[in-house]
Amino acid sequence: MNNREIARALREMALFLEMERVQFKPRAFEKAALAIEALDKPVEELWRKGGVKALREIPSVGEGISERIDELLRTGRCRELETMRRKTPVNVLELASIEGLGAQKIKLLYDALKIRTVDQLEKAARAGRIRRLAHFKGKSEENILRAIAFYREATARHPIATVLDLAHSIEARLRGLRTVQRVAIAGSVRRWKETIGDLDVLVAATRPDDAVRAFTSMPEVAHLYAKGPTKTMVRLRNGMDADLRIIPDRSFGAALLYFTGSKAHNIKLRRMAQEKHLKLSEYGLFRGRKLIAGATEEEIYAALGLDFIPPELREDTGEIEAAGNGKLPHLVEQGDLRGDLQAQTKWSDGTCSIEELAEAAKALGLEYIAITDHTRDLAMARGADEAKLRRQNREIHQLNARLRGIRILTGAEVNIRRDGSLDIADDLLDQLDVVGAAVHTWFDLPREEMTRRLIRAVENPRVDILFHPNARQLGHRAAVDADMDAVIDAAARSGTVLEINAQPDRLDLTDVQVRRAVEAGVKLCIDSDAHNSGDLRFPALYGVHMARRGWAEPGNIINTLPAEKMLATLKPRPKTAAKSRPARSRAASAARV
DNA sequence: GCCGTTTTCGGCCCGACTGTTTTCAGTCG
Repeated sequence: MNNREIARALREMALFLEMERVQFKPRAFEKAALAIEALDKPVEELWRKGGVKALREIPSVGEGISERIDELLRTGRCRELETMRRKTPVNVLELASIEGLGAQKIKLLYDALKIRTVDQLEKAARAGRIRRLAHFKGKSEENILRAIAFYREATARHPIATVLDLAHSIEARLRGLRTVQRVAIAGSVRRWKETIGDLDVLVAATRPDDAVRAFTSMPEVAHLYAKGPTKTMVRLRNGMDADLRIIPDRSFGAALLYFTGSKAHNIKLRRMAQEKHLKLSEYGLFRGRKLIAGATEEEIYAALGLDFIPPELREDTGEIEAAGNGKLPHLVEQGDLRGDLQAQTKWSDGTCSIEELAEAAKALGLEYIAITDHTRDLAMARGADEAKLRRQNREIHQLNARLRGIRILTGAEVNIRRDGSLDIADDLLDQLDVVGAAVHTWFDLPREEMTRRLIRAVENPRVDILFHPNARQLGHRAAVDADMDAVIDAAARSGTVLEINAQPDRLDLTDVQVRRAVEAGVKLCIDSDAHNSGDLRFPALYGVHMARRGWAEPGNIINTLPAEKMLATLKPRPKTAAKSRPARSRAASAARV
């Protein structure tokens, strides 16, 4: 049973408990479900290694919930949940995902009309049976039908890259209004989560009506959920929900803090405030009725005794404690990047010549770029064999002799075969500056086999970097099933660099894995994986933020170093080789990044 | 049911909007 299924069971129990108006327990189950969804490790694996006891190590999972999970894993069922289902045989999870329906209304609908599914709900609404119920007069029926239509549209989360332009465009339009003083995009966009559920827009304005009108009449708006003097909620045509909040200027920082989230971060801050006999809301930090901080996030954190926490870290995964101890990391920034270690050219499936790409990299202020075209097995991408790579290396040497202000490194994106071996001969790899290895085939191997395969590649003394380690494509291809903790440990042992691939549909490593890698002392790089010159902006646009979400400092990222120092962190080449880069001593190679 | 720099009991984030139970419950984020 996987994490999502366990979380589903817990969430279902939370809803049933809420129907019975049980106090506090529903929240406990809900919190545990959230914690399990946030885990990057299979709960089943923890449980197999450490039993029920290991389950209690999961935050928000205590004695009661760990025993229920144990039963789920042992038997595939939970007797208590089955009893609940018998008592109120409704599809609560499905019904609760209808906007406006919660546990109480679901119970009412079942008690009065025996509604168990969304289909039955729709029928009853169409037949006009719902409007006869107390609590469901008049408009409720319309609202339910509309909510069902939305539900059927399937509203997945949206990759951040598909949301940013929209967010910035809405921001710009509101900023263009004369009566608007301040505008900010908050929410998971500001935290740079890889996928975005909804859009949160904040406005301080002298005449709020203008902003509300402009917002609700945008061509992107498909439906208006609610409109008030301070809060307006809409559904956009792309299926996303967007909220507009009108904020007094003196509370703008408090609102920005609140709407940036995450929810868990907010709750912890509010509880901290409570402990100090203060109250934190989106309007400010209050002692009694007196506002003591609110105009900026900085002054609120300071008043709580915390250093300013960058939005990317606000997930309640230790950042609040670190901010209290002056132990927050000094996160990597866009300007720290000096080079790019993965780019494809016309030699395989890219669109630019090597020279064009090098000039574009130079224009972006980079000092070096590695050319890493695909290799032999990837025939579809016109992968290079050894002879073709040799020809390419000669061209690179000629370009380096001619070009100023940018250094081109030789390299390749070598295929990792099914058994973990590589598709290019060792003696040629020994001549390259940067050897990246990547999975492009056999994505569906069983977990054990995939883990062995990746570890074998990582431990190969000729592999400098594991490119896009999960081989996922957001919304298209799932991550390969492998024990990534074991891969990260292997990278730490063998001195292999793990890539943070900044292609917006990859973003791979994930934020959680970056953090794990940083903690394990693994070297990382942030690459564009460019296939044209425009892609070279991806590391600064997306990659840096993913690294920051994983608590990475410049010292964790090798391409914040100048070329020679960066090369010295890669694995040493055998003595016979190393044509284009100087032989590296063991000591230089061991230099810490 | 969970949790702890006020710890093993006694709390559990806070506020907005909707509908309509004309003072509040339900839902949402």
